[in-house]
Amino acid sequence: MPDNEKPTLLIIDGHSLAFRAFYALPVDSFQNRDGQHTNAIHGFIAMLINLLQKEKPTHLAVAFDISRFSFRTREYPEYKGTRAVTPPEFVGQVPLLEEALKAMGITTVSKEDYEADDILATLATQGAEQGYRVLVVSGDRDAIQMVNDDVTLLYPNARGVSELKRYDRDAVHERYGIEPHQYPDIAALVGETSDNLIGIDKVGEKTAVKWITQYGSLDEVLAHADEIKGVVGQKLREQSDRAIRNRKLNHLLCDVPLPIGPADLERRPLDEAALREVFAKLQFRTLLDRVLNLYGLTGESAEAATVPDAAVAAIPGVRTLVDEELGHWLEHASAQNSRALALRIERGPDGISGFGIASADDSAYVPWAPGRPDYTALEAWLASTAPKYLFDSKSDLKALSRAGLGLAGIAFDAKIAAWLLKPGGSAYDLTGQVYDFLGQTLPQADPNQLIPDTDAVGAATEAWYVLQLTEYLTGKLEEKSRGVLDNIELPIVPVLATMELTGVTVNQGVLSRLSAQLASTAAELAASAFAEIGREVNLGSPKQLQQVLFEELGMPKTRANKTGFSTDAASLTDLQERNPHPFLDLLLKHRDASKLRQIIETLERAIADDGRIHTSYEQTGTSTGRISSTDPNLQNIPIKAEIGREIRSAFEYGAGFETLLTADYSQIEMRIMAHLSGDPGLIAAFNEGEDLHRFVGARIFGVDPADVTPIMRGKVKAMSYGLAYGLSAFGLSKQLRIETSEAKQLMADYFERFGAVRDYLRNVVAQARIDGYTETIFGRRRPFADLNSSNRVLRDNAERAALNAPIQGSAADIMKMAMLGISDDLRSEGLGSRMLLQVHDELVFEVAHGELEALSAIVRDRMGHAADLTVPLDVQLGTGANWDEAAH
DNA sequence: ATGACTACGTA
DNA sequence: CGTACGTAGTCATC
Repeated sequence: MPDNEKPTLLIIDGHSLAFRAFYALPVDSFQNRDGQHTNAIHGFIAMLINLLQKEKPTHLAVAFDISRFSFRTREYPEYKGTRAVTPPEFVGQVPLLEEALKAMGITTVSKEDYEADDILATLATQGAEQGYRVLVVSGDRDAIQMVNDDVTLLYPNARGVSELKRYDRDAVHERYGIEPHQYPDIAALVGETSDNLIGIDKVGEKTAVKWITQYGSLDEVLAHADEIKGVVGQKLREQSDRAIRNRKLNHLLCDVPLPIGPADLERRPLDEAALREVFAKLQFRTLLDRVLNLYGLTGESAEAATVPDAAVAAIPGVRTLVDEELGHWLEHASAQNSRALALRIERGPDGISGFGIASADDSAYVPWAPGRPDYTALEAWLASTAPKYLFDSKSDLKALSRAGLGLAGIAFDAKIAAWLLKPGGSAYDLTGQVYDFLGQTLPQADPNQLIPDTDAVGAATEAWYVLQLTEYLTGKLEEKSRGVLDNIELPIVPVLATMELTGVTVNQGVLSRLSAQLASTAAELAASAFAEIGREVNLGSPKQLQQVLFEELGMPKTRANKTGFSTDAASLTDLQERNPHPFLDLLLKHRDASKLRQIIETLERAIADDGRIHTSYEQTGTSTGRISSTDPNLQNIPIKAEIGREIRSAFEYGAGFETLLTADYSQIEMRIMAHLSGDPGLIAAFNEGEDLHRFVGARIFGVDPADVTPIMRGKVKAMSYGLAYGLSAFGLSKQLRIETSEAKQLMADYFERFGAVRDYLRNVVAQARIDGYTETIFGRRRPFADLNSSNRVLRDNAERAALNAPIQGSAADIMKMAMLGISDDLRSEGLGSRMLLQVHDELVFEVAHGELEALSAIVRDRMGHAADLTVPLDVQLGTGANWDEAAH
């Protein structure tokens, strides 16, 4: 029989779930007039209602322990001996819960001398044999052993409050790497602290899984115990009795003699009178209504319970529409208001499952499944330029694109707008924004929610909230920020979405070779390092390194940090000079090798089935206006060291393309400084076309450009870049390893020749202090609260950030404008070449056959003219078969 | 599991 | 006592 036609048996470990609920809800908020605490009951029943709605079981039971004593405690008196005494507030809740369940017509089961899990295991076994789909809800990890093709475990997560994780066979395999029936073998080896079962010393989950995978079972592991080498092997042989005992205790009985079987657990109607009585005693009004509603009875206070106040009452009702009606509705709704509609996409496990669309006074839900042929009105509306308000439009755009649907007319994005308003604030989701800006609590849409207060709102209501947010934020955004939204951020959304969907081809072979090479290098370095100090330590643990360096080897102390003394590269290099030791060098080299290996392995894991890496760009992740890259971060791929360039050589052009093209701005931040400060010297430097640092060096040191030595040039370069970051003379001296006095002199000389730069930097901070924010060339604002702080550290930090924000931010704006121009041109000229990556001041393209010249012209033009500055924007192009070769 | 902390890669 | 990021490891925490 197909699974979806099978009857569903839902069985719950009552005690363990009640206990989870007890810790999930505040004790003080749930108390009835007798002073009896009720939080565990409330949480349990809320969760139960959710499960009944979601899983629609045909058969149902809740099992309880009778006491904390069972055949296991007789066998092993210490079993569960570490459990603390039951909290007094929990006492009395279980009997009341049983009473409530009884009134709901739900069978409860318990059996002297057995634990609830044994009852569950027995019922699960019988259920599976008799053709049920079985769902077990338990907070005890031992329940994993029940899982098989017919039995699924729903397990509360570690915090025990928000979610039930679904463990079917695949999920168990994914989490533990074993079959469910092997779980007790693992647990027996590792031990279970909460049951006071001690495992084999030195054996953790990884080791246990390795052994069980290798030998198949605990018995086989023990039979081959003498083959296992090392300390762990010895521990295993010495302590095998522990594992044997644990295994005996964690085995769940599947043949507990019970008075009832699965067939007796068919859902029964509830006893309304009894239910009202029990819930009245518990003072559960909202829950009563929800239970009654669930059983198709109407609670008298249903209205009052779901509509807490007037503001929320304004939420329009939701109508569910299919295509034909939807067409009319869309026409009506948008004409009525002659305004945009808000759109919210509902995602299921397999992509889009529905759409919520809202106007100010109406909202609609459109169920959707892939491949619906007759949703023409919806599809046409989505793809049309009819204005739409969204929240996180890039994510919606990608989801739609994967479903083969287009989306145009992005008129507002509340997530981006909120970020423009508060670019430093933490990234909000819809619920967070509704709470923060509208002051309303949006029930979480999480279907696994263990203890919801009310039903989650659907996509249609979410869309309505998006509309409210849009109106609110529109009022808050002043003209300039609105300009940034309309002219930069909204247009760039589809550009970024396309880049993410396109991805970049990565040659896995190159990476595997590199990581293998680095792994063996790292292992050799580690071995040599251990030989130097005569023992093995974890080289990745700063704590252990401190022990070795400062206590065992007695080295001089380095810079202090919160946990002791620093072991970072700068400190170690410094230490090597003062107190040479071969260990230091080996350690540094080992760090290098393992860091690179880590980067490479992260990249390898990120290669998708199409052989490409699809990063995600975070459009609202920075306070300056830059975009960031995650999963994986492709904006911090090594380049400085030789091996880093080898990593870049793994990034290639894809099949059907001709080559890679990279384009980067040279010294864009310095050019922006020249523009913003209007410093004639700096402007002249860029207009001369001379090497910037050489030019500046010549001025500062009073020599001919030709006579600027590499050392001079290096100093000038460090200072120029440092200026935009608020570098101090002290910082400069440290970086260049020169005297503070020399650094001071260097800065004084610099500012004497380029005085307008200093004036500008001072002025930025002064103006920001007055305005409360800084602004980029394109009007992007960043607020600063700490510029007038009495706390010196805070104030200084804010000053440096404020000084940098217009520079870094303007560069970000310029790059975004360039990307928009390039994207437009690629489309209007019908080119097949694609933009792949953005690394702040660099773009990487995949060039289609025969398009190199055309693309180069577009890129050069659009990047070079993205902003009108008093100095030229210099763009460097390069081509090659891979990212390394294409760099110049 | 989660968060703090350290360390380190990029522009 | 230099800005802006993201990731990964260790360790302590519940």
